[in-house]
Amino acid sequence: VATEAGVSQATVSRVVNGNVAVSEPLRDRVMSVVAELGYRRDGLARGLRRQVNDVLGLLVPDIGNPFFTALVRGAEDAALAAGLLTVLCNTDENLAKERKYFDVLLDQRVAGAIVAPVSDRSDVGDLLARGTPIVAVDRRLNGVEVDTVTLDNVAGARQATLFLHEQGYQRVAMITGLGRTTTGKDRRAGYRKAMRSLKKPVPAGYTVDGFNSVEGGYAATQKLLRGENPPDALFIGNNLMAIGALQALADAQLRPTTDIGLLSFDDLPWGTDPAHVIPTVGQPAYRMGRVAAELLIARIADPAAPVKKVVLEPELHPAPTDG
Amino acid sequence: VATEAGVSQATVSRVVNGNVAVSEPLRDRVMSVVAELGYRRDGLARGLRRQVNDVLGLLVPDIGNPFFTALVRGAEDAALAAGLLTVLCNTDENLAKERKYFDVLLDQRVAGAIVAPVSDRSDVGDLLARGTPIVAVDRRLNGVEVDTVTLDNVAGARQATLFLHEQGYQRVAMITGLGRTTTGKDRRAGYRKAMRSLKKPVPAGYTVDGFNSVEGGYAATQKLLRGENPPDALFIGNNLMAIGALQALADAQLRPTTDIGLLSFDDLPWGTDPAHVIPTVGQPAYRMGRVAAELLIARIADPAAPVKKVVLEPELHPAPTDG
DNA sequence: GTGAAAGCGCTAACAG
DNA sequence: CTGTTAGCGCTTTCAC
Repeated sequence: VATEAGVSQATVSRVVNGNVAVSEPLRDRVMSVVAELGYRRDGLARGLRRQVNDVLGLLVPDIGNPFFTALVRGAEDAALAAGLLTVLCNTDENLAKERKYFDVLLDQRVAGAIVAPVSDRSDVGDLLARGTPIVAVDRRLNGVEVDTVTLDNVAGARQATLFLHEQGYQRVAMITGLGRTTTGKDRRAGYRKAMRSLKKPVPAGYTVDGFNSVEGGYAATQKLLRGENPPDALFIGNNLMAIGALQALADAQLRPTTDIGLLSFDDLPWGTDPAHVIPTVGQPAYRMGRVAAELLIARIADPAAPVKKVVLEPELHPAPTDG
Repeated sequence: VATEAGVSQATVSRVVNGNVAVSEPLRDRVMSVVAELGYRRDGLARGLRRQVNDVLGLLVPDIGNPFFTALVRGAEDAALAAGLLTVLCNTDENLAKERKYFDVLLDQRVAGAIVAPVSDRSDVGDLLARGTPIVAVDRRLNGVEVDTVTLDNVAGARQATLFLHEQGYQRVAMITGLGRTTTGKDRRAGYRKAMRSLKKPVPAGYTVDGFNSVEGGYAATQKLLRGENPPDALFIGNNLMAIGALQALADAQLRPTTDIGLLSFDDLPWGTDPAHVIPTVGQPAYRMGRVAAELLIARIADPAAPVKKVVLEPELHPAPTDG
């Protein structure tokens, strides 16, 4: 330690951390030696001693999905503002990978984790047992009481379905997302709820799984179009599947809105050309990330505080009326 | 430590790490106690003792760019296969943010870092001084000798420009990327080189900066179209700018290829509808990430090995001839 | 093969 | 305000 060049050792710690008062002259001396020797505090030793590391884990199921990248940015910004580093882990909708990253985070004694779980039954028991605070984001965790920030997916899906109906479409089908996530379940529930309130039956085959992917959305759309009772409108469970659906429609020479009603959860990423603008249920992704980080930071500060569940409201974005 | 329930302490370490021989009965006993007590090795203490952590840093300038997400996946997969965790840091093309993450990685004593630097002059001196191995990916670092994996951007840009010329376009302009990166510089150099070999002058205003962003590409395209000598073809320096350009063309009622030649570096992300398929210079992003991680792992194993520079070849993807 | 002991670099508790 | 002391949990000589 740089004590050699100055005075003590604990003093250096105090200077570097700046939380305990140190006299002017001493501080200056230490500072200059620190600068001269290019000393850097060892984060590992620090973490070992303090039993926590100033690092947050952030687990997202698909780093390629713009919704999650926006969420990541929000969480990162909030964490950085609080002096915490965010390590990003891409679980790839893969339970095994998620578990592996949980282990790593545990090993590294992160201060806490924000997780958009691969499944509503993802096992966060180890984290909780160790006292590592976690907050669920976008998707809820069942069976455990943790801070959560989600969107009201049921309401969003309901509004979406009703909107399509108001536009005059009579046979609205849905392409659903992953059934093991609460978002997938909730959006389907919202769709069914809307159909029920409209006194419309949901024909068999009118909810097709698109697996949250572009390819899945493409395949699901084809399946629906080729069914014996093709729908005249599609409510699509997320942005990636919507892109797949748009491609499938283009292949089938069908124009969105004009030939077939379309509405997607999540705003579509850039790249969708203006001719393909469709109405969406927008989510405040960046804000979800921010709020999640803030919740986590608060939880770290006060582990005993009551659990908070923040539910944000979806925003229906009707497509610009052509003209 | 779980010694209480068994025998010693060093032995537990030996069992858990499994690199030193331990007798059968002892090992079994230790294992069962470990399982029973739910013991977890503390990564921090381990790292402190060994002076390195089994963690790789991965710094990318834009997590929202599909090129980098593919690269990230490649690096992650290779690292995971070698038992290393990857922490992903989003530098946002921001030098200050990059520097901050360098600091953090240093503090956390990562085993090494893969970096797509914000600038070819990004200061990695601290990392190097500490002996932390780094490999530059996608973009080179000038002034330091480090392992590097890049694409031959000059060749790619040259091919692209020549291709447009072969297609019959006479006035090829370029939308360039960030000038502080080697990719930005090299691609512009390739364009100029091609123009020279074609004995074509590059009119003033024929290289416009698009700042690697969708918005920048949009603005640059408008500027070019509104100039006094509008080009009949655009070579665009990256995928995001190409998306912006496509939007600008759509707004101007110009059809790609038919009305104006278009060619983009990087394959375009999903979301581009089939009518907008344009030729591209493809990059093996996933492979770049893989190779970078492999290089880093090799470097960690042998810090004294000669520096390696891997240059991958671009692939020209002509658009499917319509029909 | 196994145990005992030392120490990685830091912070926190306690004296002075 | 500052120095001394004691460990955080692990790996690693060094004996046995």
